[in-house]
Amino acid sequence: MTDSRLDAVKLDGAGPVYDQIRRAIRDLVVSGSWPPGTSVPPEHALMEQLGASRMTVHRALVQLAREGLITRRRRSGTIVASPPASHAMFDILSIPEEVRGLGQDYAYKVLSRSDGRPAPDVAERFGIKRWEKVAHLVVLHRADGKPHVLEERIIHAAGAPGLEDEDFAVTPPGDWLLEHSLWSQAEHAISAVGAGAAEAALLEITEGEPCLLVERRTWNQSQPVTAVRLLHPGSRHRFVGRFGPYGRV
Amino acid sequence: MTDSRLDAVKLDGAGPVYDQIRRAIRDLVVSGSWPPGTSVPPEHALMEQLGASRMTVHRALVQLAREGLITRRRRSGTIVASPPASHAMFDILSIPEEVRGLGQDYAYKVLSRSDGRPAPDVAERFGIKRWEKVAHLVVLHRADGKPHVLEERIIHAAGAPGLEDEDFAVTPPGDWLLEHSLWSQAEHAISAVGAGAAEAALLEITEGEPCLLVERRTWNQSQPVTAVRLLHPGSRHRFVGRFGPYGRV
DNA sequence: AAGTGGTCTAGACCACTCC
DNA sequence: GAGTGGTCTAGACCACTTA
Repeated sequence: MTDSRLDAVKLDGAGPVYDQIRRAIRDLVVSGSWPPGTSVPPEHALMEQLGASRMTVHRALVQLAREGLITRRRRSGTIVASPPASHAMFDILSIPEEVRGLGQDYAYKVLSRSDGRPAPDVAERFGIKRWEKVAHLVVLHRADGKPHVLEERIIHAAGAPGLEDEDFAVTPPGDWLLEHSLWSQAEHAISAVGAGAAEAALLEITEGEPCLLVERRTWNQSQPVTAVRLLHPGSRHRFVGRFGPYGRV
Repeated sequence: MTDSRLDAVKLDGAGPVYDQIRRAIRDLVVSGSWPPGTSVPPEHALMEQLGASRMTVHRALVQLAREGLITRRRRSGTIVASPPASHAMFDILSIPEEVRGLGQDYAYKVLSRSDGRPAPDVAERFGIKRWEKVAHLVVLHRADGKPHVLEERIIHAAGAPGLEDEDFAVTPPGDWLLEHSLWSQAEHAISAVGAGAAEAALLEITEGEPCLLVERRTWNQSQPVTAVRLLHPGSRHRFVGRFGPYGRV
């Protein structure tokens, strides 16, 4: 029903009108009320509903489009966009896609999983409380049969509905989360570490070999969703990016 | 003279007017014709000069401001901005500022410098031609007296006027370049490596200790400016960034 | 007090594309 | 053909800041 969507757009009277419109629609998108694919009311409808001129409505929508939240096409109108799958340099990256992008066979194995309260060392490593309900997973990703990345992950039960019923038999946890959870913030850290004995054995490298450690935590509206540590043997990984002084090129 | 600046803004007739205006001014900024601090003609002057409405001129200027090329203030007008000193996660970073930002004493020493054609191994490492005129430098940066980062850099003579006369006695080469050259593009790569014997000795770590290797190359309008390899002992460095699915938070 | 940018309107014409 | 967004105008009033 178009009316219900129109009625959902509420201005709060704070700041410029175009920004009120932008924030109102943004909130509907990031909260999940308007999932990807939802059609956004056309400019003239918003204009009448909100009592603003078309230029003002247009300005809000253009900005949302520039931010990537919506997609606009003449005649067919405006729809809520799918969140970008990959992101900048430290992206929410699909390892299967990365490997296949290199033209290699992809395979993975869940080496361990435990649900419930985290063990003390796990809670410590991920900086979470011992009483939080999480799943703790260790996954080895392979490219052309060779160990590629070692993934250790916790998933917060509260942030990932359906977690209990998923066994990650056909989709690795990272990709499953991309489809089954929302996130609004992510933090990444990258550092160099030597592989520990157990890690080296799994990755089939020698202990102490330099690896890139990418740590990522994501939240949805301050609800933690997941935290992951990805260990990449250094000789096999580089992260590359291109910039200009005023932005990405 | 305001007139000369106004006259410098030339539209090319390609695409929307607001974008022609945006590109015209952008080109004046990134080419260096309008250095940082230059005042940009006010909207009404551009409007008359270009025969566009104020909204159209405004749209171009707003976009340039959002891109960070200009700074706008009511009453005082619009001026060309200084290029951002630091950049995203893989920034054109001032090591002195980074160290001092951590509350530590900063010091550096130029361990070696040679000007002219690069040695074969240097040309190989940086992917440059043997006949290019460059300066090759090795610099050790210290924080509170302890080795912090090992920097190996080449600077292209053609891209850095004044290079011959600079001895880097008071300013390390990275910071000197920030003030004495323009750049329009940069490429970064990050990987994990083990410290070599010579590097380990200089950094006072053990050979093979994992280090983050940040490699950066910059160009100004396809003229190479500099290329640098920064070796950070892994235990002391992390790069951290925060994102939302639709952009930096 | 005056110059500057920030916002907004009411309307117009055009370009694209689906029906 | 008609619905949608893309662009543009001519004007207005306001907010901020400096002189």
